[in-house]
Amino acid sequence: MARWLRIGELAASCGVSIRTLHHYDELGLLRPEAQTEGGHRLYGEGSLLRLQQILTLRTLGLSLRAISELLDRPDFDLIASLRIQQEVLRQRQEELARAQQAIADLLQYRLETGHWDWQRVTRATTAVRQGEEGDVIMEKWYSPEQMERFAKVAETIPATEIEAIQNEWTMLLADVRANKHLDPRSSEAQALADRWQELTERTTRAYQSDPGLLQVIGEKYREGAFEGDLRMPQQDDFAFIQRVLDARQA
Amino acid sequence: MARWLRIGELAASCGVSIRTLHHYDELGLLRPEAQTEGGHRLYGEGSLLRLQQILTLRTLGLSLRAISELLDRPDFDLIASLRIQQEVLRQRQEELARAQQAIADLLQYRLETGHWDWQRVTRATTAVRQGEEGDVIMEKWYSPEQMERFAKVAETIPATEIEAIQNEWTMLLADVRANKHLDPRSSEAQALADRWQELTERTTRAYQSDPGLLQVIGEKYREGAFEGDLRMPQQDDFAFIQRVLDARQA
DNA sequence: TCTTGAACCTCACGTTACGTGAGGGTGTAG
DNA sequence: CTACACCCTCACGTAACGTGAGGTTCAAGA
Repeated sequence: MARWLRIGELAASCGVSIRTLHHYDELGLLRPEAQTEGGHRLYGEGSLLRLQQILTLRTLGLSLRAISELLDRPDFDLIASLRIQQEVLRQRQEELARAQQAIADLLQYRLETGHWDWQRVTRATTAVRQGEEGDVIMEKWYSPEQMERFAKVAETIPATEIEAIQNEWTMLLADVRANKHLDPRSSEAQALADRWQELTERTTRAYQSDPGLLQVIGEKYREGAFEGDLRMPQQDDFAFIQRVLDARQA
Repeated sequence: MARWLRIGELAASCGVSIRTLHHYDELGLLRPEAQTEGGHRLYGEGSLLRLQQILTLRTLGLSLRAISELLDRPDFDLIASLRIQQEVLRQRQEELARAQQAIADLLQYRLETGHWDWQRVTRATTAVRQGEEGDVIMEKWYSPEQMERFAKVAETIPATEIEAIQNEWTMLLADVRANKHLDPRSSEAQALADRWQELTERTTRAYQSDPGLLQVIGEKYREGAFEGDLRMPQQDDFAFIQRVLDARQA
């Protein structure tokens, strides 16, 4: 166990002001774990982790009060929270992509026609404002049920299996994308489809402990929520595999 | 020219509160263009466009005062500003991607070793805080020089040419990525390299009116700013083309 | 041991960007 | 001409800190 961190060190290493840490102390959001004789605040490494949570949740739009209540909830699970943060950050990226697309659309119309399309303007305006409400995140992702889901997955599936599956998907997707031009009837294409089906089954098996989670993920796919994230299978990829499987029937 | 918008309509169509519009009126940031006899505010379509700017710049972290000064600057160019916003939104996405990656890293280490790596924790903590400073954006993108650059490009390059070039790049990149496995000496690979060089030259020619802009973009490439954005050429793509060109010498 | 400068402490008021009523006028459909 | 949704102007409240003022503590060096 390393040394104590003084307030200035903690602030510097996390990129916040000392006043901010004072404020969090006042609110009871981040209390120093000890103090010197003279009353200087001393923080341990656990504080660092808690501060990471606070700052991430804050940039996701939660109020300090909401964060405080969340972190002190008895069912709060740090690992689950980190997974949720990954997920919400990914979603935020897609919202930004949509906003950017809306502006591109607006610009293109203007440059082509010479005047503004007011509907496109409102679309661009509302698009950029998406996902700034913290309460939504709170309800959607940090509800006790979701929290439990994510925690349960972490408990019941060995970490090595999750990682292995992720790696397999990465490799398979790379292969698929590099071979989209293949004839669906070719043996290489068929082999890819086989790997796809096996890996799908293995994934399903791993997440079996909570069928609800799989369902949630399935819905998100249908919403197109993962479109644009190249670590995930895309419409394109599905389409290719489908073509290969169809060729199998004929 | 369509009807006037009453304050409630404008608020609803842009997803902000009436109070917010009142506030912007007080600040002189967004003044109604007319009023009824009774003193009700009436907004025209120009207001919609100005509001789009305000809200986008606000989510990018600018203060209302800064936005006000920016929008009233004599050299302010709306088209240029929209282009800049696209660019900054893209950058913001990458920052989020990096933050997400930092959390993934943190999680993976924890799941593998069973304890926390404090350096990874601080990395995750600082990563999520990147790009929340509005002043940086102001200096980096809305400096008079940058503004002029973006405006000049819009003036001197026909919109159709810009769009055509973007389309060409999209198609070329798709082809390159689908054919990375090709032998660099094959005629198909050589053809791709030819298209790459022609398109590079065409792009350079288009942006010729402002060599400074090309230089800025070049620097950003070297910073890796576009890595992860698949609409732009990636390290991978450059590497492939380079291999093909090298094969040409031998 | 004593000094000295950086780092820290506690008030306490200031700021930004609105939220939230209170109390009262306006617009227009029937 | 009335009913009701919509709008007006104060004016105080709030969240999340910023910004000194004035004094104390810490740790390294003489």
